[in-house]
Amino acid sequence: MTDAVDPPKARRPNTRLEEVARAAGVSKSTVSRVINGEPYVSSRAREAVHQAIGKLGYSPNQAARTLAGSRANCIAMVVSEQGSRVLNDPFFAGVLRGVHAELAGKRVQLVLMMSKEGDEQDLVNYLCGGHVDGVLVISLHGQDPLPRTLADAGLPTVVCGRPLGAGGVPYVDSDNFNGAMEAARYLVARGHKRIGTIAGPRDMAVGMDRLSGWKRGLSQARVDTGLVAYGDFTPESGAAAMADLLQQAPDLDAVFVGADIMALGALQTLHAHGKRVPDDVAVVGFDDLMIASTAVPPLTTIRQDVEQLGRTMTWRLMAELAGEENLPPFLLLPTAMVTRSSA
Amino acid sequence: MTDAVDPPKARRPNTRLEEVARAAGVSKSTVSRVINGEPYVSSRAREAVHQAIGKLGYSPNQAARTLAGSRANCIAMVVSEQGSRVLNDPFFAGVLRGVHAELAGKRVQLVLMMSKEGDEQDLVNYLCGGHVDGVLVISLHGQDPLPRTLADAGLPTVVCGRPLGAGGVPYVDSDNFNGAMEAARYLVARGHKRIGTIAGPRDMAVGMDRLSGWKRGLSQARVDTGLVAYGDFTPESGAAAMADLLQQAPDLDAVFVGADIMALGALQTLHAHGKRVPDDVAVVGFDDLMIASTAVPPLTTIRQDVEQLGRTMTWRLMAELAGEENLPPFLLLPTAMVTRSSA
DNA sequence: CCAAAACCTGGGAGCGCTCCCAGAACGTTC
DNA sequence: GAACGTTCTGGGAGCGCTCCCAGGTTTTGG
Repeated sequence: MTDAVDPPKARRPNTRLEEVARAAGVSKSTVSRVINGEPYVSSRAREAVHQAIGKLGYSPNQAARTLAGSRANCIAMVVSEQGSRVLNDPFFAGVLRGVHAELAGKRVQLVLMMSKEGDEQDLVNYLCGGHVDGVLVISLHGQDPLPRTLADAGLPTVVCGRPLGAGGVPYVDSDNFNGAMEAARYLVARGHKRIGTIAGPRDMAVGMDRLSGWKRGLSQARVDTGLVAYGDFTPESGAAAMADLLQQAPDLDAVFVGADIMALGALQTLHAHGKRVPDDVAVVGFDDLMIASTAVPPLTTIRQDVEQLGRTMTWRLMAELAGEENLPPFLLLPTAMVTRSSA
Repeated sequence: MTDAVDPPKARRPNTRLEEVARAAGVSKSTVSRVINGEPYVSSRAREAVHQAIGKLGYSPNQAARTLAGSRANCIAMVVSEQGSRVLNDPFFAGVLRGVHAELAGKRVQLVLMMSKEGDEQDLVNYLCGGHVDGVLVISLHGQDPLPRTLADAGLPTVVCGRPLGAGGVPYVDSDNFNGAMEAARYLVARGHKRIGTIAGPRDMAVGMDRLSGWKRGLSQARVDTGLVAYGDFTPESGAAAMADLLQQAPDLDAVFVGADIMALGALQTLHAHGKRVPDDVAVVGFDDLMIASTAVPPLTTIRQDVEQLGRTMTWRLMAELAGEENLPPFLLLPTAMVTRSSA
């Protein structure tokens, strides 16, 4: 479809608020009120302004708005560089999509920043310098001081995933504990007796929460929780951890892997050892990435809604910016079990 | 320093240019010159200014710079919404990482926008409204008029992937043609006789270029190029296309899949039909996503460097913004064959 | 019927920076 | 020493908007 977006307007002569005012036969102030949806504007004036805006293709100059007003109309999404490597990419893209979906219609821009080694001070200066109204932090290695610093500086901040070192900073996370517990219970209910787990790094809350949930699920059923190996959210580490587990307990008959991406590696190791999945060893993952359904065999896993994670973070931040009070200090999103063939 | 009670959520006591000037004992103008690296500043003054900046933790107000100056110090990355669904996420994240890497150290912000259905005019108004100095477009469905519109409006624009409907707009792409040709030649060299392909959608250059390259590779070796099925860059479509191919030619002994993500689906179908890979049917993918190495069996594929794609786009845009002339109208990045077990 | 309250409107002072211009301080050359 | 660069410096006029204030017009209430 060749949907014609309007004729290109010359770039230099930018229509200004004043021209809209003249065209609509009102004052600058009134135009400003209309644009900002303020009350106390007659419907006649409002109508005239809207028409003028449409005709002139007016788009307010953000820089001027920011400078004159007290808001930047802009929020930042900060991703730690380690994060961008460690974190599996689909996660990031999903969150981003959610953030954008939630921002739709709001006149708020999203600027993206990645913290770099040694750059932290610049980043903090920038963020606290009034260029943004709030920050969404996607921080992964647990003890990142950034959220704390920003929050202490009075900048509204929401973190993605429970921060280990920033108590008191609002965060949004999937309910990793209960999700993992459900996985454990499922395996127990299916009659598995010797159940191991491949957990994420000890310095990430997501890894620890899933480990805790798994332990709780097993111990409630009086199943041994000693069979633990660790990975770092890469397929390779998953493969190595699986080998480790197999050595610890050759009679292992099920494994809960704290991330699909590691489960892929685990599947390879299992295959290499001649173990059939799920007949010899059942496998349950976590995340429900696209690849979970195309794994061989398709992976039973705990789904987390990453897009919803992004949406919720944004909602929480925008609510705070709107001055809402008594907002929840954290939000946990439910997970859901997705049963395929691997367990 | 008056240590009065700092009222919460009071206006940010932002250090301004003027304060730096006072602290350094020079004028605003001189501080501005130092910040912008202009000549005609004595080293004594420059030194004093740098010290003052460091001591006060000064960070220039971008809004004011934009408003006063002619540049926005900001570039936009526009992703079409369809794109965010169609395009596999790792691709997007990789490009983004490259963009950021290339921007490091430059005082340029990156704002992210997604075009939404019906939103096009707003988007164009915003982008052409002087809020950004240039645009990186990640557009997927071929005939997107956006790049053309932006370029016609005089806004420096670089597109990711050869645009079908925007001749003349600078773009950066992987060398899909030669990559696919290499895959075809490889299969021929390995003695395969009956070679099919699963191509991407006909309205995307990436799909067509890979198809063309494959055809060229086969026809040079006088192998039949009639065995073609189409998918849409999802695993499901890959699985369906593979089934189609198998029906067309039960004696097929190799297939080039125009995207790893579709290859995953193809692998499933092959498995379901009892075909061994690579013994019965060899499979070569394209992209070399992380999942290629964890597929069963690990996928032989053509690697494209998505991060480099992002870097190159950004470099091209920044060069244009810097006023460089006679820049190449397009840039093709080389691909590389990665041999694993599937072929 | 008049005062108070609720609505609507326009004027104008900045927000913090860049950039132009005028001029000072220093050579250099005839 | 006059006449010119060349290097450096400060002053000040905006950039396009928001927000405060003062003043008009209507509605409400006693």
